[in-house]
Amino acid sequence: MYAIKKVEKLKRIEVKKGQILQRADYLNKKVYQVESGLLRSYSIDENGKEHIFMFAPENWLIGDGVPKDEPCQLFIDAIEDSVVIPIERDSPLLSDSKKLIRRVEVLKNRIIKLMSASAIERYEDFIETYPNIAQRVPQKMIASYLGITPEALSTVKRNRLKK
Amino acid sequence: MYAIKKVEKLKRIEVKKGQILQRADYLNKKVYQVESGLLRSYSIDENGKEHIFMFAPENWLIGDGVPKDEPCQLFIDAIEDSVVIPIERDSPLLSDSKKLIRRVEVLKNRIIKLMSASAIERYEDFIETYPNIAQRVPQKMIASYLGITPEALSTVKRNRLKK
DNA sequence: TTCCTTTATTAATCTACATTAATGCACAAC
DNA sequence: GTTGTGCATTAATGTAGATTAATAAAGGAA
Repeated sequence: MYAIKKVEKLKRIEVKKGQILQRADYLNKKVYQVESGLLRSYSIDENGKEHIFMFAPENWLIGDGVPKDEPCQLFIDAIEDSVVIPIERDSPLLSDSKKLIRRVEVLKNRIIKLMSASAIERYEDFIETYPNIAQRVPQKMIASYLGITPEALSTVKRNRLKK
Repeated sequence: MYAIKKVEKLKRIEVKKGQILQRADYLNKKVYQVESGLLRSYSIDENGKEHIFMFAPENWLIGDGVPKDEPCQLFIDAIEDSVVIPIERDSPLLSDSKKLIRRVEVLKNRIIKLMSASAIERYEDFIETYPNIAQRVPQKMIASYLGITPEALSTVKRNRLKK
């Protein structure tokens, strides 16, 4: 079986905390299956501000969605020491349409919430949906994922306690 | 071939402007290939406000991303008189992973822009990326897609001209 | 340990966008 | 024709969250 042959060839690489796996504006024909640890992908806007697109803990897949001959839009780096398996973008391992449909679903929810929910609501939704991740990343990264500043997140949490 | 047999069975349905094809909270095992016309999908938040998730002109596919046994999250209706082809969610016609990857890419860009760009920038990006759609929908729907109010879009456009 | 850099919090001020409300316009129903 | 009914625009006011800045705590490197 083709898929099995591929699997046999896969090899792990270690990524130290802070190490960058992918840079925006560069080509990268790979995506990464996370074996252990935690990574993030993010964009940097024209003001130099980071916006976290997603977190990837164990068993998640992280990479850029661009056609494989175009430069990446996202940076990827490790939030914790991690082990990942690089996979070629055109690998049949990635043609699992069920997983892709689920990913579309997740992104859809994120868009709807960005448009219709306040920062507080998005924060509560995040820690409820990803409690495991919320405990492992610094506040400023949660803020970056939510689309607000760390200062705003601080006051959001404070106001939440007052109730 | 299975896929061909399926194609033979497909039938068109006409959808009048304003007609609703799908309601949130109801089951719907279908998605819709647009033959002609223009449709939109949108959510309605707890304050009754609509948030347009996507527009679908000719040759686009529109539907909900949820697993097919779960109730939908989105409403779908026709902005213009349209003709669509209903397709079962589990049809092999939808297992085209290239198309799915492209959709992930589009959603990724939308999220990044929602997080990092101002209303003006998102507006300019929208009319540049979808000039054809921008001409066919009322301002308030563009505003709803951008995540702002029609009033804010009005002032955005006015300020744009001043420059 | 000390020093240094990063992170979290708080407060004061600022601004983009929301809300509310009023006006004019287009278009469909009668 | 007249009377809606919905849409676009403008202006006045309100507010969520950004910005700036100061402080304190936490973690890393030497």
